[in-house]
Amino acid sequence: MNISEAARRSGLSAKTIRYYEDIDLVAPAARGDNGYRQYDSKAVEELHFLARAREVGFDLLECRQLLGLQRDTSRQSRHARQLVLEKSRQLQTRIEQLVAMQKVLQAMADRCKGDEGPECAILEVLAAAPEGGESA
Amino acid sequence: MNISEAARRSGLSAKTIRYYEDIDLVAPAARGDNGYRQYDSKAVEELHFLARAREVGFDLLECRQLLGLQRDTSRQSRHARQLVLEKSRQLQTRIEQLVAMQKVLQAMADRCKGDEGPECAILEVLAAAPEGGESA
DNA sequence: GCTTGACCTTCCAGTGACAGGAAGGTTTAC
DNA sequence: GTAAACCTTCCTGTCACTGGAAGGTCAAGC
Repeated sequence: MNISEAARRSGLSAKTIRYYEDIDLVAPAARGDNGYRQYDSKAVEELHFLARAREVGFDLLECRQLLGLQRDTSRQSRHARQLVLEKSRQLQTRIEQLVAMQKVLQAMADRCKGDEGPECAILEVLAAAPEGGESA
Repeated sequence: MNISEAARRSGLSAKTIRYYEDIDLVAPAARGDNGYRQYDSKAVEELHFLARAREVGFDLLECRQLLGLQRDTSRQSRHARQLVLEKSRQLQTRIEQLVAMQKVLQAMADRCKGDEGPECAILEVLAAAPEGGESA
């Protein structure tokens, strides 16, 4: 099949598939007589594997490692598990950051009247001097 | 004061301050006889305002709008409130995505033995065919 | 006066993971 | 014959910076 069909089946865009080939994340696709890339179901499976890994938050370097494990029949499952647990921790940290940010935003919105006047608690909070006031 | 002191007080890096000047987010700093940028407390306040806005998740375009409101004494606080509420919604969406991703990761880790063997539920999940199985 | 080190300047390149688009070749359908 | 829908490569742009090179300036110590 051509690249657009491989894209449809794998869940990646054709652009992304070419990019992954470019950076040697996947092996170069076979080519037809016309120079078009040709994909078989095995190639599509790898692409789909990558799409899934990206969806749950792995970056391309990690995807490379996961794909290496997937290809390696003598792998050790603890290596995959380590990657997953580390990524989970990273997501947890990021989630906590975003929640904290959102709390600040909510607090600002709650205090702001949001009317036609210029007085605005949001801008006041953003403009507030750093805590630990110096006196000069 | 010079740029490194302004950086220290505002919470931005000197690099970032120059960058903000470069993209016209802040007005060009005054220059001393030696060509060094000079900052007064008013300039530092604006930089600090930007640092705060970035911390709670606004991108530079939004920072530009917020700074515009901050400078405009005839502003309407509802404009600031709209920006905050929209950003809050965006963060909420992002948080939900990350939580969903993390759930998948946790489920994978829970099912994987994580030992010396090759059998690995994580890789199985990532490699699983798209749902809605075709039969060819 | 000289050196050392900490500043400062500008400018260019790189990051991650692609997306958009130009310029051109191929295939398919009518 | 031609239009459209593919495909190819190559270049640029995104976002918000960071790192580094090459070079000018300043303050302190000897």
